[in-house]
Amino acid sequence: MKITKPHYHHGDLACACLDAAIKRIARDGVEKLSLRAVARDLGVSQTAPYRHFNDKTHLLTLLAQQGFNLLAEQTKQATMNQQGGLQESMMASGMAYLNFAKHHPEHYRLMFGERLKRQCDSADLTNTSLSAFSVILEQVTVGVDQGFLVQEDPKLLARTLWSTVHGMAMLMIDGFYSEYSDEELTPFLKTMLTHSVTGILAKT
Amino acid sequence: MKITKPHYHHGDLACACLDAAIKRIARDGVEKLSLRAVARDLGVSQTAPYRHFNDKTHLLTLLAQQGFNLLAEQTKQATMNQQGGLQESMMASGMAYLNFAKHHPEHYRLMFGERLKRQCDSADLTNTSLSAFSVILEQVTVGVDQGFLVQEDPKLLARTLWSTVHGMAMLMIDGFYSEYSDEELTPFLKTMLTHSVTGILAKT
DNA sequence: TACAGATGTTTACAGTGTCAACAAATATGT
DNA sequence: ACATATTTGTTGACACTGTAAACATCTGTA
Repeated sequence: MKITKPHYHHGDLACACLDAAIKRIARDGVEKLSLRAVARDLGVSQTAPYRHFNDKTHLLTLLAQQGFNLLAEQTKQATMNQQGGLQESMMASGMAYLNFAKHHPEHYRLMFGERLKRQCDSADLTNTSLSAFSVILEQVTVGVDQGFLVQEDPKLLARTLWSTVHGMAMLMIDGFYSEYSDEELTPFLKTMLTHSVTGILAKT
Repeated sequence: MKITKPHYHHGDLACACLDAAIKRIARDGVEKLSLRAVARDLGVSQTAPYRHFNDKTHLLTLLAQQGFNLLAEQTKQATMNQQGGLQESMMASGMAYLNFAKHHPEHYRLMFGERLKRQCDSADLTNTSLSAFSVILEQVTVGVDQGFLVQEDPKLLARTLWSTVHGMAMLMIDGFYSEYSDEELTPFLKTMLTHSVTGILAKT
């Protein structure tokens, strides 16, 4: 966001490309994104972005990483702001996760999109995504240690939860919950999430 | 699959296109599919497919519908072949669902892919996908009626399960469970699924 | 047999990702 | 300070894509 010189050099083209790209994606979806359009948005030649990104997949990978970092941040934040017990904290981070997906549907889809699974050096991306996953994992680990949750491999339990939340996020984005109004949606998601958490509570 | 005349007319180009396309998708993913490549595979001019499909999205929509029908069939079949109680039958259909995703990962991804959500007259597609969902819904409805499951809106419970299974399918496809060998994977999925079902059992 | 509709082909256009060769701006070492 | 190396941007090109328009051929029916 620093516009200093209207000259030959742009100043921070890499960042500007990422910003412009994510805006286009939010509007039109990932599929329709073209690097040339991004370049046009920035008033720069069509091959200029290639000085900063190896190819289109590279740019998308960076956007996905940004997304995972933001997601991790927001879910972690939600647990910190939470005074209640572990169950409340798990619910809070789950809802924060779903909230992210709700507000950035196309970004979320990009993060799990097919292109990146096939093409990018996915090691980096996988690591970043695991950092988002680790928020859940930490909570579950505590829960198992405290005997609050079922005595089982925390990783498995965390993955179970993650699957549910991810599935809910995807189906929501895909419009399968569209019969719910905005106010109805949150309680609906909360109820579903509660049932999932219930499944891994320690049996008394 | 009927090859009769090596002449001007192909015989059943529409079907042949669908077959060729799904093969390519299984190999290279949806993103890389081009109609022109399909036409080349079939030794036909690049615009010939347009006599049978309005556009690329149309072809993909039909493939997605095929996928949903196949999925519905296989999950239903799994419940029919199942002698045990409701819980066993729910597990069986869930595992059949995951099995479909495992064996047809790219097809599954296509079914929930972004392109179709944005572009096609998705009414038809949504209906087809709901027929796959209805397999779960029926089981859950019975379970609620029998008092075997939590007394709550069956649709909500079914959606909770569907979210979990869908999330598991997606994460599996995306390689997040790749540390498990083929033999380990099934028990792992079964355990996760069990936890999810547990969450909606009637509290005794 | 003539004709109508279905099915394929040729040609063409605009858009894309990306490469190679070149040019301008900036940074760096003396 | 200036010459040079590096970074950054531009121009032009290529191969590929989806798809529209005009034309050709086949096939079933009156």
